[in-house]
Amino acid sequence: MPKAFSSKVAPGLRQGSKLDLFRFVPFRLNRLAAEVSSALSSEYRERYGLDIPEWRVLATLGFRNDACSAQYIAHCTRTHKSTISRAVTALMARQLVERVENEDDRREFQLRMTRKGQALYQKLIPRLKRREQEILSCLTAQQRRDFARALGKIEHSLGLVQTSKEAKRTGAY
Amino acid sequence: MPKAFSSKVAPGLRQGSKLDLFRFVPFRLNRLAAEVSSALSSEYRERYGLDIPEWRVLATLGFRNDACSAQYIAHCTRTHKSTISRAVTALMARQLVERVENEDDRREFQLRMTRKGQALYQKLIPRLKRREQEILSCLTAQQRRDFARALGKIEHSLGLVQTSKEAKRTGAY
DNA sequence: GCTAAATAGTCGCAATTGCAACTATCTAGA
DNA sequence: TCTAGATAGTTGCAATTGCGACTATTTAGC
Repeated sequence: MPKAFSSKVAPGLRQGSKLDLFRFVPFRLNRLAAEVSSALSSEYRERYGLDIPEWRVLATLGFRNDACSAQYIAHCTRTHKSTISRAVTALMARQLVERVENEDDRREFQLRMTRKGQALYQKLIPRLKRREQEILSCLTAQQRRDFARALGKIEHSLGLVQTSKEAKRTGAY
Repeated sequence: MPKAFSSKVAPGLRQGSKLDLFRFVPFRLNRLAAEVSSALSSEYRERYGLDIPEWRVLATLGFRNDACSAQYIAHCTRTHKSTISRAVTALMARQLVERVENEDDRREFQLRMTRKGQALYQKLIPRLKRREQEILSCLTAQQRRDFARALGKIEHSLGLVQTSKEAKRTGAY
């Protein structure tokens, strides 16, 4: 008789000495994040040739109305600055993003989307939102709110949500 | 004036044409999974020199009472078989896992933990459970149940939860 | 029984990405 | 002003891991 992957508590050992991977939240989050990423990648990768870091750069620039530095994007998306650097290089090569020197601080560049980048962004956003809603459609509106709230609490307790004050301290604005 | 990372709806554009990365569930799941993994890795990586695939192999063997094949572990943890193969090789080199040929099917091996592997597993489990509880301690008991239930619903709708019947079909038992 | 397709496991290759060193620049303090 | 330390961004290197080809073996259909 085949055993199911997710079974009841295995017999023969006292509670606490075993761990059911399928009920272990860190494992579930990893697996779920990988699956959701994979489900969305068809939108930005296959259709527009973007990878995740590139999409994060566009998403950050698109949501803000003004230009910002690569470092800002690295901080607020929690992506390593070298990864963002490579993404920006690729986006500039495709003329989706442009950058101008900052007169006040010549170490950094101000990044902004080109018209071409904005056009791509405008076509991509509705598709991604639709996909997200499809994924969450198994939850009721109330469950979705609760889920988002729980995510927010965990993010907050892990220090993932940076406050305005924090942003100022780290210079990430 | 510094802008917070997570701000209100940006003005000047109609709703739907923008996307706030910080409210976008796929991004949040990715970021949270990475952070939680990183928080747990100190337990199994720094303390015991295990990486995630190796930990998944031990977790699967430890939860079941009987031996199983590498392919079973690959299927049920949704990890590529080559990744599991490398993890098993490393675990055998450290004598944490052993394998025996299957008389009935000489393509596959039966994997089981050694005494040394079981001892490591028994020391590791309580630490990981404690870490998980710390991470979830920002939620009430009810919120934790709701969160787990929501995860389950999403997993189910994405086909991540394999039933006993499915396990039989894929031979993953 | 023979052949084709399927499956378990291994391994080389390549893509991704974090780390750390590096350059250029800015800031603070003596 | 000069120097030490901090910061923005780039790049080489290495670790991780998915993909696909490969071998060995099993199963199914003829």
